[in-house]
Amino acid sequence: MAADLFGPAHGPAGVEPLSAGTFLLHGFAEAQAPALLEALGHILAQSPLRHLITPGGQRMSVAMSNCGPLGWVSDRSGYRYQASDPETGQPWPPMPDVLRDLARSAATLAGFPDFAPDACLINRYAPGTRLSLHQDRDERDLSAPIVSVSLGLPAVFLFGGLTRSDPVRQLTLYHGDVLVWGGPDRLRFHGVKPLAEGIHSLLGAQRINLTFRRAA
DNA sequence: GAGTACCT
DNA sequence: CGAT
Repeated sequence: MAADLFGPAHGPAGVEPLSAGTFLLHGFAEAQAPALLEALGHILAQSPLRHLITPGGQRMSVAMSNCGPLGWVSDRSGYRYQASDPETGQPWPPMPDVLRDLARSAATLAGFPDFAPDACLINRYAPGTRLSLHQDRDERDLSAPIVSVSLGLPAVFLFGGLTRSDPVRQLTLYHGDVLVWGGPDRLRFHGVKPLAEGIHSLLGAQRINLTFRRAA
C-alpha cells in the first residue's frame, strides 16, 4: 500500500516532527556530504573560518564564516548581517547551488516551500566547542525558516522555548541530519553542548554546521 | 536603544 | 529589558 512506498501516514519517511514548526530530517544530507564539503573547501579558501568576538568582548569558541549575499558577524559593536567579509573586505563567496538546493528541498519537506536563503552561516566545532542558548533574531524576514545541516561529529543540540527560562530539550544531531524550524518555532532559543571528542571518517575531529537563513 | 550567540 |  501507499504507506509502504511513501512512508507512514503522518509524514514522509525520515521526517520527524518535533513540534508544530520543527522537523528533523534524519540523514537527509548524507548522500550529498562529499559535494557539500568540496564546495565548502572553495568557500573557506576565500573567506576563512575565524573566531568572532561578542559585543561583551568574549571570543566565541565556534569558528565561523559565511557564503551568500549576506553573512552574519559579531564584534564589539554588535550582531548584524553584512554583504562583505570584515576580514577580507571582499563580498562573501557566492552560495553554491548544491547548498542552496539542499536547503530549499529540506525546507519544502518540512512544510516551508519556496525557501530562498540569502545567507549561509558556516560553523566549525572542535571538541569542547559550544554555543550557548540564544535566539536567531537578527534576520529581517522571520517568516522564513532556519535550515541547519549537520556534518561530521555528532552534537547535542539544545532546543528551548520562546523565553530563555523555558524548559530545554536535548537531541543528538548526527552527520547528514537536517533540522528545520520556523513558523511558531522560529524564535525558539537554541544552542549546542560542548562537542565530545571523536573522529569522524569524513571530517576527522570536527563538526561542521551549515545554517541557512533569509536575512533580508 | 541596549544588549546580544560571552563568562561563572 | 526599559523608556517613550
